[in-house]
Amino acid sequence: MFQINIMSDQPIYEQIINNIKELSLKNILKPNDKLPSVRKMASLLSVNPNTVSKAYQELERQEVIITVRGRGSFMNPDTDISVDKNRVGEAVKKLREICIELAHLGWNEEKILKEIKNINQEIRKGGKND
Amino acid sequence: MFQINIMSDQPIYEQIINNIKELSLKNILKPNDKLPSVRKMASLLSVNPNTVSKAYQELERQEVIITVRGRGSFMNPDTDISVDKNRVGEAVKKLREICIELAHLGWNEEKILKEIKNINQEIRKGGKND
Amino acid sequence: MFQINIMSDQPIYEQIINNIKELSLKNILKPNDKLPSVRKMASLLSVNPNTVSKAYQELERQEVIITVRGRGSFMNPDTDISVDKNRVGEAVKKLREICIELAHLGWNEEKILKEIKNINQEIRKGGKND
Amino acid sequence: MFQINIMSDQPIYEQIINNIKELSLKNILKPNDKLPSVRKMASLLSVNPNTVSKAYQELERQEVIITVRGRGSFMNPDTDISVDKNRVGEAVKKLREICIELAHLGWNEEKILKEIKNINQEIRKGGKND
DNA sequence: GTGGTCTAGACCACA
DNA sequence: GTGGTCTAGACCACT
Repeated sequence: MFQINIMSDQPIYEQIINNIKELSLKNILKPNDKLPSVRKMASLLSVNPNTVSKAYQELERQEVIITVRGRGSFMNPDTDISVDKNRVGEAVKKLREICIELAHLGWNEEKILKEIKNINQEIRKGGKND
Repeated sequence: MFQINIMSDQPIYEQIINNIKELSLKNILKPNDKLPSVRKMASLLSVNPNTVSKAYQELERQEVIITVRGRGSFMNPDTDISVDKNRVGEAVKKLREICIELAHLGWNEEKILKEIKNINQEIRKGGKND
Repeated sequence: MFQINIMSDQPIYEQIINNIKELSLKNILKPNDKLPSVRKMASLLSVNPNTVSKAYQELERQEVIITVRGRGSFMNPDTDISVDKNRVGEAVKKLREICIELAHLGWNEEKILKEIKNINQEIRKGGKND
Repeated sequence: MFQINIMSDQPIYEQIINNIKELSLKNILKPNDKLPSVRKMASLLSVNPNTVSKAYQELERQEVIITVRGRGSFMNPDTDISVDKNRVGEAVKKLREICIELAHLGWNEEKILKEIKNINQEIRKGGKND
C-alpha cells in the first residue's frame, strides 16, 4: 500500500506523511483507524523507527492523526477543523513554481488543468467505500 | 524585478532559476537577451556569487540560457528544443503532492483549478511567446 | 464526576491524581471517605486497572489517601501534615515555565493573575476546608 | 547563561526552548540576534547536536526564531503575531493543575498570586536595556 | 506492548 | 561553515 522511495530527493518522513494523507483522502484510512505502530511501520517500510516517529509526530501536529500514550496512533476522528494559513500559502507558492516549470517544459494551461483533473480523480476516488 | 526571499525554505539558487524562467515566460527576457554577470547579479540580489553561479549552471543545463566564456550569459534563442521527460515526471509528481496537501487543507478540485487559472494568467501575461 | 481525557498529553494516572485532589479541595471527598476500589474505578473510567493502581500508590505516597489491605482506600483524615519541599520546588518551577509560555503567547501579568483568581475560585468553591 | 539539567524530568530540548524564550522575554536575546549554531550550542551545553536541532526546529515552528539555510538561526524580528489557541489552552490547563497541586501543599490563593508576581518580575525584568 | 527522548556518527544540500 | 535527514541502538514512562 505504501510507496516509499529511498532514493527520492524527498525525505522519507515526508513520503510517509503524504502516503498517509493520500490514503486518508481515498478513505482507505478512515477516522479512528489504528495506524501500524512506529516499530511495525518501520519494519514494513524497512526504515528506521525514528524516521517513522518523525512522520507521525508531524502528522499529529497537522491534526491528521492522534497519538495516545502507550496505545498507538489513530486517524483523527474530527474532520480537519483548523486551517493553517501558512501551509495554504506555502502550497499555493509551490503550485506557482510548478506552473512556471511546466510552462517551460511546453505545457499550456489547458494541459495543466487536465492533469489536475486526472490527479484529483485519482487521489479522491475512494469516496464511496465508506 | 527579482523576488528573492532569503527566509524561504526554497533554495535561493532555485528562486533565481524560477525568476528567470518567469521573466522569460512573460517575454520580459527575450531570446538572445544578455543576463547580468554572475557578480553583478549577486550584488543586485545581495547573495553569494556562488549561489548565482549555481543557478546559471543549472539554467544552462536546462538550455534556458547559453553561457559564452568571456562574453557572458544569454537567453537561449532556440525556444524549448529538448523536452526532459524526467523533469516533466518530477513536476507532475510534485503537482500530485500539492493536490494532496491542498485537499487536506479543505480545497476542492474546483478551487484548485481556479487557482491554476489565476496563476497562469499571472505568469504568462506577456502573452506573446506561446 | 471524574474528567479523564485519554487523548491528553498528561498521563492518565496523573489526571486521576489531580481529579481526586480537586474533589478533596472542593470538599466533595472528605476525610475518611472511601474511594472506589481499583477495579471499580478502572471500570468507571474505562482505563487499565494498573493505571488506577499507580495513581492510588502515588496518592498514598503523598499522604492524600490511606490504603488498608483488604479494606480499600480512604481519604487521609489528617489534613496535609507533611510538606514535601521537593514537590513545592517542582511546582514553582513549573509555574515559572508556564508564565514564560504565557508571556510568549502575549499574556501580561495582569491577565495571568486574573486567570489564577478564576481558577482558584473554581477549584476551591467547596470553600469550607481551608 | 543557559541552565540545562540533564537529570531533570523535563526533556533537554524543552529546557533549551524555555531558556531561549526566557532570554527573549528578558530582552537579552533581541530580534534578529543570531543564535549559536546547532553544533556550537550542542558543545556549549554538552548535549547531542540532534537535541539542539530539535529544540531549534520547534522554536521555528512557534515563530520564535527563524532558520536560514546555510546561515544559522536568528531571533524572529516580527513581534509574535500568530497566537496558537491550542497552546494557550494547554498552558491554562497546566496552570490549573499546578494551582491544585499548590493548594494541596498548603498554599492559599494569596501566596500563589504573590509568587506569580515574583516570577513575572524576574522573567520580564530586562525590559529597559534595549 | 506503545511512543518519546537521547546519543553517536554518518551523509547531504546549501551558502 | 550552516542546518536537515537518517541509522543504529539505548533507555525511559506509560498502559
